[in-house]
Amino acid sequence: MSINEVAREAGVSIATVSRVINNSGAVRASTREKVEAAINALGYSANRLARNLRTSESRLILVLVPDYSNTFYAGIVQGIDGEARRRGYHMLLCDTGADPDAERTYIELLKNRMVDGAICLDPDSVQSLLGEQPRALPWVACCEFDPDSGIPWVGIDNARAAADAVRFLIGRGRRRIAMIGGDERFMYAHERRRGYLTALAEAGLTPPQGSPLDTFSPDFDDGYRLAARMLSVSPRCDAIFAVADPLAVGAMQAVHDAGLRVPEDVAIVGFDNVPFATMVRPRLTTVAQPMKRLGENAARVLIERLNDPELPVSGTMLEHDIIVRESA
Amino acid sequence: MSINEVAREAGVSIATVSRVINNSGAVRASTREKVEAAINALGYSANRLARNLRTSESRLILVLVPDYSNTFYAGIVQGIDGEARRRGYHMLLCDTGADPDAERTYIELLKNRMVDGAICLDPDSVQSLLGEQPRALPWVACCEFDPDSGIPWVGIDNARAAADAVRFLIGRGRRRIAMIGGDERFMYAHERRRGYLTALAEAGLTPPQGSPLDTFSPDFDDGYRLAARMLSVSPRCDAIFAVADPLAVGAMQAVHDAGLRVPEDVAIVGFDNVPFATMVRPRLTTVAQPMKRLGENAARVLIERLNDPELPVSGTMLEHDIIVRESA
DNA sequence: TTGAAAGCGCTAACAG
DNA sequence: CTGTTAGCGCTTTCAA
Repeated sequence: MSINEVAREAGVSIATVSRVINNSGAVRASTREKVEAAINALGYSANRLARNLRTSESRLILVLVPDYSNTFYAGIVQGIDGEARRRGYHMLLCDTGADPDAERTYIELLKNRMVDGAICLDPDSVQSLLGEQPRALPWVACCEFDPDSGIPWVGIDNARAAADAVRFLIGRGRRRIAMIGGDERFMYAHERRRGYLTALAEAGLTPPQGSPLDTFSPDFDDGYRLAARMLSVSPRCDAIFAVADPLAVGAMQAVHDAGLRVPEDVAIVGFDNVPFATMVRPRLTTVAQPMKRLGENAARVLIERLNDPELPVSGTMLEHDIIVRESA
Repeated sequence: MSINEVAREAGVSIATVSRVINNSGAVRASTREKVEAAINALGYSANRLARNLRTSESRLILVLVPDYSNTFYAGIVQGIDGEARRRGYHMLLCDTGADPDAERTYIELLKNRMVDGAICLDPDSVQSLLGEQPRALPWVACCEFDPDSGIPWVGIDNARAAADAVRFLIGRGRRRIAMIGGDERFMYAHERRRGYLTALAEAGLTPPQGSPLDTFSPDFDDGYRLAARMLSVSPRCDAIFAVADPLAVGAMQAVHDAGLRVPEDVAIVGFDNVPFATMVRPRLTTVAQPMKRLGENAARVLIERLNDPELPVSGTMLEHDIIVRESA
């Protein structure tokens, strides 16, 4: 079932069929109708494998996620998927955490021409991609990025977002504000830590002893563990800023188990506004990133570069939002 | 940068290079070394677009998910991704909920040969795919399936799982057991409802008035709303079985807000064992599906069919598990 | 064990 | 406006 059959059925050449399906070149209306009739009669659909080889593009973009089960990425991936599809692309998704030698695989996918470009949400992969021939591979960094790397990126101003969260707590009268999660390996954590310290300094405050506290992994258990440790130092902190919502929820539980109240005794602010932020009591106050728009912009930037590789490298900074609920 | 350059560099024909990279045919060891040296020197990686056309396969599988932000699917998708990759395939992910005319798109992708086959996790898409030429398209249904459709499937015995959950509640002395969520359009909900009624009947019990209660969407808000309604009928139910964890968490909150305790006054059992089941207090007792293995099996079944289309259509039933925590 | 050559199905340059 | 034709880069006969 190929373009040949359609051409024969319609009594035209394959070039004309190609013009019709691509809506390119000039085709007489009556001829177009004949071809369309043949296409419908045969249920023809152009072989993408052949078209891909001929046009030398796959119209596929690779999306590298460190861990699917982290709900944080869901909104971004949805944004990428939607925008990509609107522009005639599809999304090949790779969980880099699940695959030990993922790095080799996905760089291969790019060199292979199996995908046209990549969007990287994974801090580790960002690092290793930066190690490759920087601008040779068409990719963009999303959320985790280095403005000076020469790689296009989209993200938020993590330092300012963290500072805003801390200023919010200060505005509520908090003075001993602890921070959980500041893993220096990741730009986002490093920046948030910087913002935290800036906002404190600005108000003439200092971090409680031990703060910021580094996480092993930014999940509920670590949030619980580290908050419990934080609560045991005196004078006790009166607020906790966590760099990820699961950490914040764990911290909330630790405060509760210590016989204290959120937010009366300890206010808590999270980061990311994941779905379950509204399913806990008190509801979590948190910093929201415009996930869907982050994804959409990443896809847009990548696809524009694909269409015009000479485009200057750009960074896109999107606005964050403090979602005030009940925990602070 | 093509096979031609490698051939020239190595001083052999392109056929020989092809044999080396595919490890096919007989090649003298010394020749192989020459070719491999050339490949390394040039950093060559075979163009997949060309190979795909020639071999007439993309080694891509399409995964249809109704809503990527539903954490329920994350584990399954991870399973698919891992198994596919081990077998030399990659995963093209489509959020069918995000795209209004997704159905046309993904059937096109199959006809196109852009993907070799599909795994469908989306109840709606399962329905519409069943409407197409049944066995013409290589796809398998995962979680939501019809054993009599002639389409390969993998899933759990939803009726038995629900019955087990209800039997568990009965074993704990509960007698007025309500159920939330029984949307008849979806096989999984229909089956769980059936299991619920079976287990009750078996014990000589009847559903509380109004139960099962249908959801609008299986989320926290609906769980809250419906549980609140359920709690207002008397005699009051002493247990709630929810067909999805977010519903169960919402129900837990409703019980709490009604001034009652979980599990003392009302026991609650959810379904799916999503990550936040352990982040709420009391921790959620729930029915777990072997998500990762469901995904792995779906990928395995699909790829085996791709390699041998004559394979008999099979169904794979995996075991569920009751995870006993604190809510029941 | 190797090479020459056909051809996968399409697009695009060119000619008419 | 339409058709002929040359490849895209690979795999795979077939012949040597």
